[in-house]
Amino acid sequence: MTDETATPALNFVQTIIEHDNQTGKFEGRVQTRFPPEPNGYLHIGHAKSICLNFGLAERYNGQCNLRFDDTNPEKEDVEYVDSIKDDVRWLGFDWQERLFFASDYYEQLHDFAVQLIEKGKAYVCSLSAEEVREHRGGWNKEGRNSPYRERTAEENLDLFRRMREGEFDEGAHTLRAKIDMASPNMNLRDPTIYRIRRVTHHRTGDTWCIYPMYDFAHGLCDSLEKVTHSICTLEFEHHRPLYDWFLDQLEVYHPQQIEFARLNLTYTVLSKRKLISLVQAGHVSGWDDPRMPTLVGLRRRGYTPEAIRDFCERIGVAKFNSTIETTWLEDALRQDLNRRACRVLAVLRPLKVVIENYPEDQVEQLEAINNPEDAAAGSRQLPFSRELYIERSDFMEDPPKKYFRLAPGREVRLRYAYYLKCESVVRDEQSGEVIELRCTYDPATRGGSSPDGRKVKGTIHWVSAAHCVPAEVRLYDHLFQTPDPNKVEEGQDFTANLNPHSLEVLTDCRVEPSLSDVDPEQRVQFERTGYFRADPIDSRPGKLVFNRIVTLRDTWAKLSRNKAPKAGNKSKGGQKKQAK
RNA sequence: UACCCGGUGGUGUAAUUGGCAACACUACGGAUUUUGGUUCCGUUAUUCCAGGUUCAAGUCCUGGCCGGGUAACCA
Repeated sequence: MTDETATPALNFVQTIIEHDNQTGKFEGRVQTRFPPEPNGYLHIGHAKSICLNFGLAERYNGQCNLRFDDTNPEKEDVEYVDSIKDDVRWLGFDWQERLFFASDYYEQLHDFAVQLIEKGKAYVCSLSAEEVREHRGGWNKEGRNSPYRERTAEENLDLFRRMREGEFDEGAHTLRAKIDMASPNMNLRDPTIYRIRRVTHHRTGDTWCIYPMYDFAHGLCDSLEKVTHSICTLEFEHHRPLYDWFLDQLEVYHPQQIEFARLNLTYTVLSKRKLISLVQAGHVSGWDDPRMPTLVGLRRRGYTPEAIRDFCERIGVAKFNSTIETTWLEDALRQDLNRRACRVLAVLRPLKVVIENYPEDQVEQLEAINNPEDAAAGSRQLPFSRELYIERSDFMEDPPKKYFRLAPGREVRLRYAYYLKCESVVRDEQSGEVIELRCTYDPATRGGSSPDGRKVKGTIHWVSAAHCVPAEVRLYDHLFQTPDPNKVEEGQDFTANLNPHSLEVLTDCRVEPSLSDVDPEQRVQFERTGYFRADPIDSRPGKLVFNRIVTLRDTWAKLSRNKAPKAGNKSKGGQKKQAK
């Protein structure tokens, strides 16, 4: 069990926990919780929080609860509860029997509210929402006390009882904490703790018409669950005094709230509101569109839970508001799949090759290694014949320097097969476009090396025309074309930065026969191209559809892109380098 | 405008809590390679600024600058 030899380098939350464990603050216990509101789909930012909370529990032999913060029935729904549970499970975390809902505690929360009233720390306010806002004041304007602030405990108790019993209309009254209308912290200016909402709750139905507010409910739920470290994002920092206030006034078990910076990623958006608008405006096909940063989207795209967890581990946890480059996510995926994915040959943009000196009816089976990173993955047979398809981009009539692939008169190696030489090209009579290559092979090079030891720099992939299987391939790119989609010109919104090429569908691809019944759960590497998986929804035997999860690193593409502006002066404006 | 929180290479996170600024990713250069993949090697910082305390400051103090957050009967 010596996986980590060097100093583990604790993040600041771990530092706090270890300190607490040393001082015995929570008797060495670690109890966390992941508290989503069931009003939307989880995204990669939530994954950071999930990994943090469950990860901490795991690391310190504690427990992490899954608790739905369902205190606002207007926005919440079981649909979201189910998808969130599914996502957390998919990521690989287990809350065992500890699935909770804030609504499980409604009765207890109500009793806490009653106690607060009895202690003279809460009152029923009959101001309208607008009046409350007006009374609250502003940043440099003190608030004014509500005229209802001094109601007696008896009166408040009676009113609150009648609120619960449904005697009043929505908005007629609220229960407010009695704190300090002059506080520089707006959250302490007599915050609302209960409001009347005549809405059916997805779990409690119509048994309640008053619902607790987040600030009141959250800390008390944490307390009831004996949470030790209540981890939330930075924007709740100003809520901590209020979190502490309720716990102190009620003299109950007191967890510690700790805030961390939420995740930001380049080339995407992670706000629930923006994600919803992308779905509603039809910019994506749905929450599970493979370009979406949602967990369902990443999952459909083909990201593995292992890669996402590794990513969350690598980005660390801090209080500094940072933006992580998406390449980190891609890199985590590449690292995972390089190790695990079987290699296959697939041609995305086919160009026909006829090997003139190869016997007309001959078919050979050639051995191909499944995964050079994993000997246990074994090998398979690839059918080879006179007519093949190769990648269009692997042939150029007039190749630039350092192009190692096929060109008239040049020789390349066909992976696992033979050396192939291009003798001539066949053109479409109308367009002049190259539609076929006439080639010859060297029978002495079977397996890919020559007895005379001559060097062939390039190796290209191929499929046998008679044996390959047609497929559709969906190439995904960043949803946005700018690193920070929120940066827009006056009068525009973030959708102005959408990448028009974020999805390219190729309908005429050819893949090797072993893929004809591929399991969508299996990720494969199309050699020299990228990592792919069959789309779990649209793909089926006979009509294969593959999603590109991520490309392979492509130094040639990078090379030709960087050299282009210098060498050829007819490049179109060049890729603008990212501004600093 | 008030309050709160932050500021370490292109990016993110460290720094034994006052002791020679480290690790990872990217970028660039090179080696290996039957994937232009993988792997390996190399290159990039007066720690936001200015003062102060100290033998010694990224760490402590003072002032400034910059960034983020906050005024829902949302979470």
